[in-house]
Amino acid sequence: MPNNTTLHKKNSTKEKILKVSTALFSVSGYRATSMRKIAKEVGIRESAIYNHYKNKEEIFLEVAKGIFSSPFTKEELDIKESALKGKVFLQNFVMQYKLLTFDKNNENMFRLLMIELFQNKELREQFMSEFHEKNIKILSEVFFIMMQNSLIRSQDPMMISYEFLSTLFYIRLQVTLMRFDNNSANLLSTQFEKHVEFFWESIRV
Amino acid sequence: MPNNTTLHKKNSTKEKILKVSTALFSVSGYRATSMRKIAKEVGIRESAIYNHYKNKEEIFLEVAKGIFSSPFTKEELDIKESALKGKVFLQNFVMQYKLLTFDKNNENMFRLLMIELFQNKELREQFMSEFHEKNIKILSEVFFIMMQNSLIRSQDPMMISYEFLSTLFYIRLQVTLMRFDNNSANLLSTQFEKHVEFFWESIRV
DNA sequence: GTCTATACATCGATAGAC
DNA sequence: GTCTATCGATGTATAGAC
Repeated sequence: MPNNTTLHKKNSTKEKILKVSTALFSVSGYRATSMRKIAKEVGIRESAIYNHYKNKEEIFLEVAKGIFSSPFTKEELDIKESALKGKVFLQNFVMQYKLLTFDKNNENMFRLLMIELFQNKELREQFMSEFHEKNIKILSEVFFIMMQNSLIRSQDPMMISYEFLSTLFYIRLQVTLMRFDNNSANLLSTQFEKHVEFFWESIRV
Repeated sequence: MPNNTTLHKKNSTKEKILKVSTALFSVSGYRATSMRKIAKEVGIRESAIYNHYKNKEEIFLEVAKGIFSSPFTKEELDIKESALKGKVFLQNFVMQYKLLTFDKNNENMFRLLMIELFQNKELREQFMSEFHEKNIKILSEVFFIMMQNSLIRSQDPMMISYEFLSTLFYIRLQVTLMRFDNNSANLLSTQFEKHVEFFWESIRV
């Protein structure tokens, strides 16, 4: 969904290549996804792909961009105001995280991230900065404000941000694993709410 | 280190293949590791490999075995006795986990696990049962006993086991990522201890 | 048990006609 | 922009001599 103009639903070949590649990469990873498979799925010959992308790596990097451009931190609202909500903020944050976890598009991206994390240095760096540090930074600020307003006990904001985020990540990984094999993730999905409850009880004054 | 007999330090070709393969697989994953590379590293021709292993898949499965056979839960001591130690048990558990995280051998295995987790169904199932559920089970038993002895507050043992374990996993992932790119993981390594402190304060009576 | 030689599939990528 | 044709590299695996 390009946000520049309104039209632009033109199913250009380039867009189709990107869409198909995203699906293939996220299921099989970089190496197992061949230009031939992409071409076949798109409905053109391999050589035609090179009219749109320089090479396979360029397609992958374009796909990889989408991993972190997703609305991970679209909640850039007013942090100060949000923080004053206390527990409600955490509940909202987790709900957002949960929605991403169960969103088909984001699920594919997360899977791709996991597959390529140890095979692509650029992706690792992006993971650290865009995924981890960005979230830790926002949470730290929020927790700091909560402490100032005596909503929670005084502790190292970064440390408790880490505690809060790490469990979310682990639940997400497990859910994605389960759903990949078409197993039900119902039981797991309640872990999100349980986590908020437990965590809030751990930090509140 | 085979534990059956004492000798057996014979650097047989088969063992060398396994060793080399483990290193290559854990860095590049299954597909990117070719029989040619393995052969070259071992110092023989590709065809000679087939005297020891049926095919590439067989080598990989042999390597994969090592992922979960490592001393992940070697602490099968007396659970009841351990649980009564309260916080000290958790500290020991985390220390074990930390040692594994920084052990070169286990680091490779963990990396391999992450790379292949979404590309090998068998590995996913093993991860769930051997890595996740096994740890959750042990921790749940321990926490249950702690509750019975009024060392910690009454809560769902599985839930708090999940909370405890998930952060350990996340720290481990981060440490492994950092060390893969030769970055220092010193700052991160203290997260293990911080986690125990925070967690214990959250559950103790 | 290791070698040479080879088979054969698939890979990413390019040249040039249309 | 897409096609056919083709390249060279790389992939797994086998046959048979030593």
